This record gives sequence, structure tokens and C-alpha cells, in this order.
Amino acid sequence: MTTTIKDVARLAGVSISTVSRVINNSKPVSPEVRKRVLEAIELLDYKPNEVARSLVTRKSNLIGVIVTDIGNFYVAEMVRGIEEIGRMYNYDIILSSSYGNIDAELKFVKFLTRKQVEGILLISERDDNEVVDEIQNYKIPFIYINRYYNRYNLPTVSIDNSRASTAMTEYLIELGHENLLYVTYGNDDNYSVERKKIEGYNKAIKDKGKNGLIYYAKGFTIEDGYNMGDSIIDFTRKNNISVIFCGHDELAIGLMSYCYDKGISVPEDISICGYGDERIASIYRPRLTTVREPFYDTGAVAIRSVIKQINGEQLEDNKLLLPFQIMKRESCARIKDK
Amino acid sequence: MTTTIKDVARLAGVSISTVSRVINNSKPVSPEVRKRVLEAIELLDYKPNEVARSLVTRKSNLIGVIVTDIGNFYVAEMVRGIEEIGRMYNYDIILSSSYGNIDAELKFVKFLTRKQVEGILLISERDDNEVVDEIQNYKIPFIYINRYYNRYNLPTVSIDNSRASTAMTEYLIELGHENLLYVTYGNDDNYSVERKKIEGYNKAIKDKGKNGLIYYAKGFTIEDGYNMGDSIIDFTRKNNISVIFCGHDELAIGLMSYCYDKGISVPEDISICGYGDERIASIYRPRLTTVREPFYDTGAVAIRSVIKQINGEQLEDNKLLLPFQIMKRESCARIKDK
DNA sequence: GTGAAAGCGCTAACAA
DNA sequence: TTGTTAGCGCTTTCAC
Repeated sequence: MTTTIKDVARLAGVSISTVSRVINNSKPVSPEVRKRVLEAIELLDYKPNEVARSLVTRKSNLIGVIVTDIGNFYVAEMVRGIEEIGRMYNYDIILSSSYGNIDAELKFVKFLTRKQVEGILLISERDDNEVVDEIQNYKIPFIYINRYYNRYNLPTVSIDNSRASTAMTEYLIELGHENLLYVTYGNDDNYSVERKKIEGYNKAIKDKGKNGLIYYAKGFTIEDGYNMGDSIIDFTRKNNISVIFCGHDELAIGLMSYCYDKGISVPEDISICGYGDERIASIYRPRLTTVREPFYDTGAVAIRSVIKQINGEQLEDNKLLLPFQIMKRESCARIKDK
Repeated sequence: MTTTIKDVARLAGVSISTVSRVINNSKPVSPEVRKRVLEAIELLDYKPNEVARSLVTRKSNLIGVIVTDIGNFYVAEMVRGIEEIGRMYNYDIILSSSYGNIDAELKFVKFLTRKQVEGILLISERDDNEVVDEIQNYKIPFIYINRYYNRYNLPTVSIDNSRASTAMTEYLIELGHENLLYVTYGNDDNYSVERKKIEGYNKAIKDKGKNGLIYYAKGFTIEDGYNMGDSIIDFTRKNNISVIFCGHDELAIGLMSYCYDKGISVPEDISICGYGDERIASIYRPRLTTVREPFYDTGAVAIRSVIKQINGEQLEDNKLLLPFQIMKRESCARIKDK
């Protein structure tokens, strides 16, 4: 049998409330009684049952985290931030991977609320109104993180994608590139994050008077980048492009792999840069020039925001912006003969 | 206010026991009453409080997973398997990252048991007797996964490392290599997994009558592989080595990056292979020849084993062996002029 | 087939 | 400072 508060009380010769008081330090207990209780706890190796405690306090100290796929590098990085900061505030994480399935997400939301999680963090890659509605329906503290869509007026945390995109484009131009190509996952959604990035790209192109094209990709994974290599490289040749700015690191890595396999040298033949600075960006060779999105911090800030909401604090701003950084590495070369 | 079983009972005009019966299908309920209850549930959008339920049934449907770092590629892959299979059996996962800190692990074990998790899965990279003792102390279903150490007679799941190592070595020899080098994290522990792998390596070397050296590394991360590049490459030159068999993919990737940076071509100048087949192994270029450890399956099998234990089933074998595979890719070349 | 009542392990009034 | 008691939301005997 597991030992309960009753056992401790009996052994210490006090009431269970007194035991509760010393456990929680909730009310004064005389030194000698406290000592007796502590000894009994020690002796019995007593550990409070958090389930019982949760039931009465209505605090589960649990936060539900729904992710697309923990196997995505950037997701893992965010979860690190979420978990580490959550722990600082004494919250545990229940992890659920949806693999992009909306029904799974819906189911998780329901189950998580049953489990009395105090907040939900949704890291999604889809434009999932239903799920968002469902969560908001529960009026539970909630943060929504989505790299691709930004439709709702929802608490979220990200970087200023437009400015980041401009900054990267300016850097590429500074490197001497005259004809640039931006490769992005094609969607015609006004609320997409890509839209913002394209705006930023176009702004720099226009300001500096360069030639900037856009290529709409069919996906945003490493495999997609690889598979579109043929078509993209063909496109760059026809248009005399010297640098490809990929909307996501995955695309860039896939493209670089394609180039490697085809004997195309990066950055000698073509410069490539990405967006994200996932761990692989600095592991791969040549190291990928990219926009650093602070994934760990994003997770950290997100959960802190959820915890704030749990504690009833008002969020001064529901769109939290984190700083970005341009990581200048070897995948983008300076154009010399200019 | 959240709606409880009482609200449902009141609205349906029945007792709470009846509501409980229809929710759980635990006892026969007349069709018309069942219908009324179901309607009330629907109307009130009632969701059972799992915390209350756990308290009385003593089933939390929670399994604690303690990992070193979810940022490690192979760990993320295992957690995918753990979570996905756990979910099939209706278990949720509480994730805790220890970052190798033993006190953190100890703390997690304690907290997890307080939270009434029904089992614990520990993915560790240390040789942590204390933690194992602690968990066993709780007599809670438990699986221990460790890539590096294998000291205890504990339920675990892995591949046959000795045989895998032999198979890879034989493949390298088949490729025509005469002078091989095995690079591993150096530790003189008889219980280390590396010991097994070295045995397997030596066996193949001996059987085939080749020359096989061993280099003891100072770590097992990508950075370690990179930093030891100088010394390792120097060693290979002095000893006329044509292929480096790294005990872990990370080491191999680090070493390949070093080679890239120094203008050493893989596999033209030197062949390199790894162990693990983490996701990066097939993304990196040249793609890494490596031993495929089925990380996802390892996680899947591990949690299934924990669930079996929870259900009181006897484990027929507490050392579960999964099949491995030799992934033949471009980082290892055939020696032609022989 | 249904309801009343006890109780899971704990916290938090309320009394003393 | 301490003990008694009610009750968190649910399941599960035990009667009927």
C-alpha cells in the first residue's frame, strides 16, 4: 500500500490537517510538532498524492502542449524552451503530437481539458480555425504558435518576419547579388506568414533597385526542397539568379543536397540561404546562411505567457515579438566580379 | 463553473451513479434513461474530470518519460514512438528533460510518482545507479534505455550491438578496406555498450585478417567529433587508415564537417561511417553509411513493455532485441586499386 | 435497472 | 497552534 497523509498523522500523533500544514507551509505549526511530522514523513517515505491535491485545489500544475511533430528540429527546440521554463514555475508538460491531423488535435484538446490542464500551447503548421475555436471555447489560457499562418488575433510569439526578411535580403544585396530568388511555400493566403516575408523581401529589392523574383514551391520540407531542385535550378539559370533565399531552412537544406548530388557547388555556383537557423543549419556543410528565429526562446516566452494567464495577469500585448539575427555563414558568397 | 456529474444527473433527473454508468458503460442502463443522460451530457457539454476519476480508480493514465535532451535527434525519434504507441493504449506522456543532471533525474522520479504516473521510461546517457535504484524502489513499471551503458539487469530494449558492429565492419572490409579505425567514446567500463561494439568490431577484424585500430575519443557529440578531427585525421595518415568507423553518428557527422572545412574529401580521401542512422545521417552530404538503430521502434516497444507491466503481464524477456540494418550510402567508398 | 452512501487523499474553512 | 469536518468529482459497493 502507498502511504497516505493519514499514516503520517497517525505515526506523528497529530491530525491530518496538521500534516497538511507542514507539507504546504500553509499555517504556523509549532516547532516540536513540525519536527515529529517531518520525522514521520521521512520514516514512511511519504509523498503527497498530487491527484488528490489537484482535485481539491483545482490546480493540476499541468500544461498541455500539442505539436505537429516533435521530430521537426524547430519543434524540438521550442519544446525544450517550453519544458525548461515550465518546470521553473513548477508545471509539467503533457506532450501530444498531431502529425498535422486536425481530428487528432481536436481530440487532444478535449482530453487535455479532461485531464484538467491549466493551459494549452498549440504549435501548428496548419490553418486550423476549428481547433482554435475549440480551445477558446474552453476559455483556457492558450498560446498559438504557427510558422506559416497568422490568421487570428490570438496570443502568439514570433519574430518580425517582414523586417527579418528585409534584413536578410539587404545582406544578400550587400554581398553583391543583383538577381535574387525567393523560394517559398506557395499559398495565396493573405494571413500567411510567408506573405509578410515576401513583403519584406520586396521592400528590400525595391529600395535597393535590384531584381527579385519569387518561386512558389509545393511544400516546405527537406524532401520538397530536394525534389524541386531540378525546377528551381533550371529557373535560376534562365534568369541569371545568383542567390536563392529559401523561406525555410528545410527547403534550403533540401536544395543544397540536390546541388551536392548534381555536382553544383554552393556557394561557388549558386548561393543559398535559409530562414530559421534550425540546428542542422550550422551542422550541414557548407554552413547555411540564415535568419535566426529564436525557437527555444519562443517556447520559453510562450509558456511564460500561458503561466501569466493562469495566474490571472493581464497580457499587455498578445503578439510578442522576439529579436531575430542574420547568421552569416558559408552558403552565401560575395559576388566578386562586379 | 465547470459542469460536473451532478449537473448532468440533475438535468437528466437521475442519480449520479446512473450517469457514471452510462459514461463508463460499466453496468446496464435502460435505453430511455441512457438516452436522457446522453442528451444532458451533450447539452451541458459535460466532460468527466479525469483527476477525480484517477483519484478513485487509482489509474492516472499517465506515463512519465525522462530524457536527456529532446533536442538530441535520436531522443526525439524515440519519444515519437513512445508517444504514438502510448496514445494507442490511452496513455498520456509527461515529458521531463534532465540534460544529464542526475539530481534533476532524481527529482523527476519523485515528482512523477507524486503525480501518480503508472510507469516510468528513462532514456539516459549516464551510468546512473542512484536513479535506477530510486525508481526500482518505487516498484513502478519501468524501462531503462541507455545508448552507452548497460550495467543493470534491467528491462530494456536495444539492438544486438556486437553483431551490428561486426556486420558493419564486414561490410567495410567487403568494400576493400584493409586498415580500419574504430572511433569511440573512451571509457574503460566493462558494462558499456561500446565494449560490445568493440568486441563485434574486433571479431570481424580478426575473422577477416585485417588491421583494425581503435581510437578513444573524448566525447560523443558532433562538436567532439569536429574538435578531434585534427588528431583523428593525423592518426589515420600515420597508420594508413582508409575508413573510420565512428561509434555514433554524431561523431561521424562532426568528423565529416571537419573534413569539409579542411578540404579533405569524403569518401575520396577517407571513408567515414557512423552508428545510429539518426535523421541527419541521410540529410547530410555525403550521406552517411551507418548502422540503423530503430529509434522509433525502440520507443514504441519500450512503452508497450511498460504498459504490459502496468497490466500485470509478465515480461517473458526483459532484454528486448530489435533488428538493425546496415545503411550503405556514399560516405564509404569501395577501394578500387587493390 | 436504479439510487443512496461511502470513500479515494487531500485542503481549507471553522471551532476550539 | 491544533483538530474536526465538509467536500473536491468521481466510482463502486450495497440495497432495493
